[in-house]
Amino acid sequence: MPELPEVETIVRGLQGPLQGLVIESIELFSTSMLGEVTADDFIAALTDSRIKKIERRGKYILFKLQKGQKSFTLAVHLRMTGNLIYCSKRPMTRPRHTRAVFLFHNESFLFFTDVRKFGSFRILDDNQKTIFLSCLGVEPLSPAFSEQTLQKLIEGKKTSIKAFLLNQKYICGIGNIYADEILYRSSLYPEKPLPKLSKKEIANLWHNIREVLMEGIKAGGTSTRDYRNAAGEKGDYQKHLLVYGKAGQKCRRCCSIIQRIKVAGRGTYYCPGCQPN
DNA sequence: CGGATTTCCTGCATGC
DNA sequence: TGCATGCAGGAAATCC
Repeated sequence: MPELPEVETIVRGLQGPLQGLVIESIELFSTSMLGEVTADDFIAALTDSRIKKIERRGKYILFKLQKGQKSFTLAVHLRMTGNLIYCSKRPMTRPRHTRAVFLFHNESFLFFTDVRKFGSFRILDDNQKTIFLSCLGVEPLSPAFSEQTLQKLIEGKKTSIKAFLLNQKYICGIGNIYADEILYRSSLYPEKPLPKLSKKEIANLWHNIREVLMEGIKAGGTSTRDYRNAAGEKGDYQKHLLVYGKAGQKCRRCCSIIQRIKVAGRGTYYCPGCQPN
């Protein structure tokens, strides 16, 4: 599932090859990612536009595009199984589950694949983009995310720590896998209510949010199943996971058996020894 | 208001 | 082997 480290890895992989390219044509094999927008409108809007810049915000990939005098943004969300794969020339066969293909003027291709068809494409003008981004919380790896920022975000909320970490309007980019790893490293029980966190625990949590996400990026993301980078390669962080997907296995720290429960509607892995209720 | 549940979707693991 | 069933989950919509 592409979370912050995976999306960041994809964006870094696309920036070089796609910068400055002009979209010559688009082929759609599904329209589910377009929402209310029709295929014709989507294709018409993007064809002949130039990619000025690619950046990440939370789990969104933002393509800053220009067509004539008009500048706008394509916001792509990969949800669980979406991938963007760049090919410098036409491959022999399309990747499996290809939903859209972008052909550029230099004869290179960008494939959007998505097994479960949950991914979304949204075209935003500069005004809509501002509103859109204002709904997202703080970037956890930005200087704006200080220990005090986290302290203030937690203040006054009563929800569980895991639900808090997953809520994109507070901190953006953390998904199910990294949330579990962050909580394990912070020795926090996933259902622990925010008011019960001590200042020391919050300071430690802040440190671990940043550390785990940075490690994830360094390893090129987590490929538990579908995730691939822009070159179609797997990440390595699945080798470093300590609790996610490890139910029934021994905790590396205390040898307790890793448990799986449901928190905020998500499968949640934790160590009952290290993360006591 | 806010937490819980449902919805979208397909592939894969499981069990009979 | 084959089939039905359940599960995986990000975010929006809906429910309670």
